[in-house]
Amino acid sequence: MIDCNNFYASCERVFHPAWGHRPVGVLSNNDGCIVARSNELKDAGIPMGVPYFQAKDQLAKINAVVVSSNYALYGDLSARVMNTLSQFTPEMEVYSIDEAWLDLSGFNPADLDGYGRDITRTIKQHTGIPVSMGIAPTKVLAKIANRICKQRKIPGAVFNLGNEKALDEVLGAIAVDEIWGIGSRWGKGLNALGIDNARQLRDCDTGQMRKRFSVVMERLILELRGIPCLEFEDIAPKKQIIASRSFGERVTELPDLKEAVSSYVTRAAEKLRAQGSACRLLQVSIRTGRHNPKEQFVRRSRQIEFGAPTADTRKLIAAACQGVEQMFVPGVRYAKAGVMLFDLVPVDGMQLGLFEPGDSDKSQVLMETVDRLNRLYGRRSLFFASEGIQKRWGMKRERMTPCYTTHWEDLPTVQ
DNA sequence: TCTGGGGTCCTAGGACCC
DNA sequence: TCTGGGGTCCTAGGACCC
Repeated sequence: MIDCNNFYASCERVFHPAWGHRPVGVLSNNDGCIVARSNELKDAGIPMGVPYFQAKDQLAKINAVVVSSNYALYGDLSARVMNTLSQFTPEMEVYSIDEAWLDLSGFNPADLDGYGRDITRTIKQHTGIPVSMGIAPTKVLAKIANRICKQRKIPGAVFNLGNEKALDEVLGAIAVDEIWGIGSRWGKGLNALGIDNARQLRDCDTGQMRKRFSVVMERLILELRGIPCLEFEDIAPKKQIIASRSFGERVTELPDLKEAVSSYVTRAAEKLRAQGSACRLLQVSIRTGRHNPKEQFVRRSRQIEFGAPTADTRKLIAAACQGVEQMFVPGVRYAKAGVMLFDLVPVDGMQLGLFEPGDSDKSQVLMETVDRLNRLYGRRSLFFASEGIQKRWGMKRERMTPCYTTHWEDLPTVQ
């Protein structure tokens, strides 16, 4: 398992050497929460996920750099990291924007550490992003190895748990809720049973734990014992596609709400077509803010079924807007809307209904053309009128850095 | 005043079938 | 008083991940 250290913060740092060792924090959409922290920011005690307005004073005090998230930049650097990585092994599973699994089973165990150090060094050299690598016989153990690599700041950034002689001690130092697959709920449940660290969990009776929790827990315990239960996975098409956003400011007018939802539908439909699918079911939802106790929490959703699967943005927008009209209540301050596409089927070999026509050839050609032009000339070069132009509800990103690697006009200049 | 977004898998229970 | 057994499919909700 290889992952990028403090990925978003590291991406920003690549293009700002002048920041030196100042702490770096990256904000979520709408500049809401801290979602990525450099080591300096972690050391300063700023917790993950803390609302920005709550941490603002402390951040200023430690002279931290705080930026809005710049997904164009992170997505592009991620692709470069993964591309470099893929040159080292044919068997690779991209697990998230900043993580990948490598299958090194064909390699000579004695060479693994050195090969690992080659990999981490090359990634750093090619992309400027620091990475860490954990090697072990199973995914769960490799995650633990990766964590130890970071905790101990191992030179070369590779830690191989397969070579570890004092395995019991190492696992004994890992708290259960640090294990990949154990969240806070299960962590508390395990603590209540007197199980506090990875070694204790490994030595539990699998049958009992399965009964108490689920088969997921049983597999996790077996993985801790070095018995692989989690496969290497192929890139499968998504089973559901979501596009949702909080608004930059509260929305109270129906036209604005429909505009926002149309934009989200457009984005979801792009993803849908990109994986060669069509959908049979769309769900649209709207809600108010969750954190104001004086304001009533309102949340509504509507599902719209299509007689035949569709990937036509126009049909999807029409359906979603109809749903919004049915749900809209005047006087409510909406904070967020979202669109989900379910019941996805591959477009090739699609079963069409007897009476409902599917997407026409014309429709498919039109959508392909829209997608191609937007790929070529940048997102939203061509868009649907119902998405609106002003976007009063648009995302707040007050501290965004330039898209150094994806927009020509943002290309850095060297003097 | 201001609190992110996008996913997966598993289980239990109900509906329905023979 | 007593009211079968076994299977599938679907959905809602809970747990987890980054």
